[in-house]
Amino acid sequence: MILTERHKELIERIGVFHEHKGMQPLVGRIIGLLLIHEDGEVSFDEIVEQLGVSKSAVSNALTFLQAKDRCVYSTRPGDRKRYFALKLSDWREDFAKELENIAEIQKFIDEVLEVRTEKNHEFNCKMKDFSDFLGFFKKEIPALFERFKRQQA
Amino acid sequence: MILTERHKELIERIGVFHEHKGMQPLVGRIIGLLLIHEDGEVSFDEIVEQLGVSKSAVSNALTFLQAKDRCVYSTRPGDRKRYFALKLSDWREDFAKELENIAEIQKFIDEVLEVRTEKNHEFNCKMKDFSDFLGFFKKEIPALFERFKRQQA
DNA sequence: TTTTTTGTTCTGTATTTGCAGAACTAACTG
DNA sequence: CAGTTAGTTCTGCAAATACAGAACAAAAAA
Repeated sequence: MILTERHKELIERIGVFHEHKGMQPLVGRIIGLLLIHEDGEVSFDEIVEQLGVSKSAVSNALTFLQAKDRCVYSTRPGDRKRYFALKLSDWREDFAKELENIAEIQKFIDEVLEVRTEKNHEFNCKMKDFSDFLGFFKKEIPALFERFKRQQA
Repeated sequence: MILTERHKELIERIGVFHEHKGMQPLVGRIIGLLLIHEDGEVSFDEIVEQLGVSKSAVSNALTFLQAKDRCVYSTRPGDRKRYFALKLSDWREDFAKELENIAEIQKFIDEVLEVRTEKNHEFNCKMKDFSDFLGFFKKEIPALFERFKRQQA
């Protein structure tokens, strides 16, 4: 597949987006390439060529993506190459995990509330309020997916 | 205020949590200290002393937190010190922003769908499905806060 | 006016990151 | 067997990060 300038520019922007989420630059670009590539599956050395980076960097990035369960590879009979693809089918679980993750702060808020004195009552109330919301939010996550399913049908 | 070992350890853990979100180490510790400190407001030099770091590092970290609108300072008559506090009252807006931010990926998904061929139809369908969910999710955010409000009363 | 207080900005540096390139491994090929 | 293919691991380095310490600024205090 030949990438146009538009493709390349979009890959870069997807890369930067993922960098902001804490990933290393190349990991974000690989996600971009795997999203954009018409086959959905891209061989190791096509990643090397399309992105113009070293084999070692690609190897490490793919190891990371597989460890994070965002990526898998398949092989083909009579072909030793590995074809890498995003686990796009898992987007529901992935997104749910992200939501749960941002609600993780609740644990800390609750621990903080345990050690705080009543010296600043208003501050404590706001924290309690926030914690209550986070608890509510976590419970709402499954219902959210169900509502989407129903609304879709 | 004298910090116990438990306080200090909790501050460190809150710091690491925020590091994972992409903040620099000291910024996360300062958030921890401001959460834990019984006054809710902490002076510049108390931050320096409690965390055992340099004035320059604290100055930069507080500038960052204020730029991100996570922190404000107030002053007291006859006292030149600045007392820094988290903008805890804004937790609703902050959390809503975080939710919208993780749904930002939809823009990229849609751009990708525009440039993709129909060569891998299944892949495209999964992406479309994910995009639809993200659109649904964004619309649901305000309702989520409303349901919390009602459920609380 | 000089000194002190309260922070900011500048300069340097140890550490970490992110990658390249080379050496290496494992499996297949001729 | 030697050579090729496909990818991994090791070594090193350039750049970025995160902070310390010193110099600096502004305002109040002496």
